[in-house]
Amino acid sequence: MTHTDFENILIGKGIKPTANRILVLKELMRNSHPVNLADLEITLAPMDKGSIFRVLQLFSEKEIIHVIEDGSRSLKYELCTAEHHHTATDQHPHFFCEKCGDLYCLDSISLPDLKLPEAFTVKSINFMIKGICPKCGN
Amino acid sequence: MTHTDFENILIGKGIKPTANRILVLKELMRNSHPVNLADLEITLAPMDKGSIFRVLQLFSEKEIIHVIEDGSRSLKYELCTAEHHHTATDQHPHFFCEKCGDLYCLDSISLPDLKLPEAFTVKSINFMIKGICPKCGN
DNA sequence: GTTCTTGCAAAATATTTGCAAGACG
DNA sequence: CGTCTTGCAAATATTTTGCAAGAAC
Repeated sequence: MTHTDFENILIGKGIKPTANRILVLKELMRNSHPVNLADLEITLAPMDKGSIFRVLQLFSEKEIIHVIEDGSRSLKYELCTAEHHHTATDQHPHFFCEKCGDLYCLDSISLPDLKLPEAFTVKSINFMIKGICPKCGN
Repeated sequence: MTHTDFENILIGKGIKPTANRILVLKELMRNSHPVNLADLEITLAPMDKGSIFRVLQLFSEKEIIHVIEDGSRSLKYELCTAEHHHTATDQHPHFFCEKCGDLYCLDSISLPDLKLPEAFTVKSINFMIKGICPKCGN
């Protein structure tokens, strides 16, 4: 992917492609796993934590990332899949290991098609399964 | 329910029924909604926040309550249904309104029956749907 | 008396914001 | 210029723990 590709992704979602935003986007793409703010603070050093936070906030509003609450104390961020880029529909369950803290993306399991009363507007879905992962089990 | 009933619920789950624990249990039963620590701190005053926290921690370990992460900044606690008292199976989705902050229990919608690889041990499930509720919508 | 529980106070962890300087156009 | 973005520092919001006193057995 060229620099212009990254810019275009952002522009396509109505986000002005500043240097910081491109760096955050690249870093999120580099990670196959959801990452938290502290992770990004390290890998994106010396970028400022507050700035990273605001970029993530913007990305979340513009729906190019999911915000995942796995019950660890920190929020995790994950890019939406390239094709959909839509928070409410493009989602999969996650498995959080209570022992090692790893977060697994259960990509192969699709979310059920929920029927909520019409008056509810769905913006995002968080389906978190917790327990012990294969590495830690037995 | 008599005082003894509350005691027996706790004893039945291997929890020594101290005064504080009975009070917390009663308060959780009184609430049809999930509540957070700050809520409990008020309704259970003058009980100490740290003590409430430790009771909730114990209840969670013994699986008589669910811990719900709705993306508000605070954890919410909800009693498992009286019949099951088991975290992994006795669960329902929740809807969190991003505008008013209310948390709805979608009791009528059952959780899908997920098939995880056997090596994963499921301890609890958090299914959170977020968006705008009927009160705030339109 | 030994162990468990509680209250108080403070630590720890994350998230979020205020503000002034700088970049952009 | 005027607006948007960034870095730095600090405020917030919760959760979590240390410790000594008290209760339970």
